[in-house]
Amino acid sequence: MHRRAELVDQTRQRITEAAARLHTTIGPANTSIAAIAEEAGVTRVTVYRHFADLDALFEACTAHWQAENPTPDASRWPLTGDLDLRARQALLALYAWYRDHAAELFPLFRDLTAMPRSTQDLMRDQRGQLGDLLVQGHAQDDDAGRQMRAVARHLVGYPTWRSLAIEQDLSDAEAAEIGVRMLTGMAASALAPGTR
Amino acid sequence: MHRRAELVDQTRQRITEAAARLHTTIGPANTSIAAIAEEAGVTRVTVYRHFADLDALFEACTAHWQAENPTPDASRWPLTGDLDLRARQALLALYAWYRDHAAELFPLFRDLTAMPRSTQDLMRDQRGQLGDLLVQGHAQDDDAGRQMRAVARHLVGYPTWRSLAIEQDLSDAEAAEIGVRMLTGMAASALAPGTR
DNA sequence: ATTCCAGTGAACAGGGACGTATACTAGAGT
DNA sequence: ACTCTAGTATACGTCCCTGTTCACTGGAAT
Repeated sequence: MHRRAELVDQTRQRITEAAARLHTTIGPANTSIAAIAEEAGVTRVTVYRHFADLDALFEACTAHWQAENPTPDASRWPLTGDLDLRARQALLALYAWYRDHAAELFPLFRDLTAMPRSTQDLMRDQRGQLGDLLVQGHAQDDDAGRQMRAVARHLVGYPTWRSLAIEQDLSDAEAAEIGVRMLTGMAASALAPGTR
Repeated sequence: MHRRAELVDQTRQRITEAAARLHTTIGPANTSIAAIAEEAGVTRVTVYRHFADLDALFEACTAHWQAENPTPDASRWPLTGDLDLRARQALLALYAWYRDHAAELFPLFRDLTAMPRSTQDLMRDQRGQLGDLLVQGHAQDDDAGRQMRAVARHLVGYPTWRSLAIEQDLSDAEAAEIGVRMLTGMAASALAPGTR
């Protein structure tokens, strides 16, 4: 019962890879099951055999792609020390990754609302955690801290990078530096009192 | 030849209004010609009669909606005086407008890539001009000025407002104040030399 | 050698959208 | 009264997608 299961897994793998390839090129919204089957060199029926619903396919697909394209390791960020050092290092690494994967990420984010809620939530939560980690220890549990976390979560998002680096044609270093500036500026002094 | 042309115009109007209604609810990507016809109380054939291609429909539709929902008048911004006063006033007005039209703007921006290039370019240019106006007189023709304009264009975009105000749950005042802070911070001192 | 089953190939019925064509109607224009 | 035409109603042919069924095949498992 070895080789048999192996072959089945290979087929499943081919399908998830085909789906990932289409999702990152033409985008999830335009990816039909027929197209996935063709891309995988498989019949539509086979796709249905392996994945009960589209959600299952998305799940496998997301897991596969994330495993193949790991984001910069946040655990290596300098958690101690000045905020600006940490933010600079973190944003530079993150923005470099965004640039490396810009072509693939674009269709994914464009068609975000075409994905299952679970996938959307997953991505949102991952960003949130990244942002929180970015200012951990520097953002208190008051209004100023809440605002700082909000800015951090804004900065670590792909859309923010895209807006600054692609649409406004800034370099990654410039975009990162602007982010650092924002965060350190907020740490230096709270927003005008009453601003809420 | 009066009443006749008037009636024809009314029909055309009903169609563009129906299209605008659908574009701002279910979004352009999901708006079929059949749906527009039904919404307008008209036959599909009639829609084809009035609009040769989808581009023509989008054009009429965009013009109509923009006329009905004018953005805050940029000509009333204080062009003289401190940057922070101008930025605060401008961003507050803009962000209030975004909040008022959040529900309608969401589908439009989500399906941006489903629109004709011309419409996309129009919206991009409008934002660009708004951003440039925001820092006019404060951004020189050097690297620092270029970066400042980039930040300004970033700040005046709907996606930026949405990220800060909706996704990160900041108030409009907070989001605007953060923008002001960013701009004045950049005016105070250039980014680290060599950051480009 | 025989059994098992993942995958094939083909077909089904259903649905939505597209663009086009036809004959007809009702009301404006003269 | 007669003409003109915007809009209706209806249908056609085409395309793509969906989910499901069925008989069949070839290679793995025993």
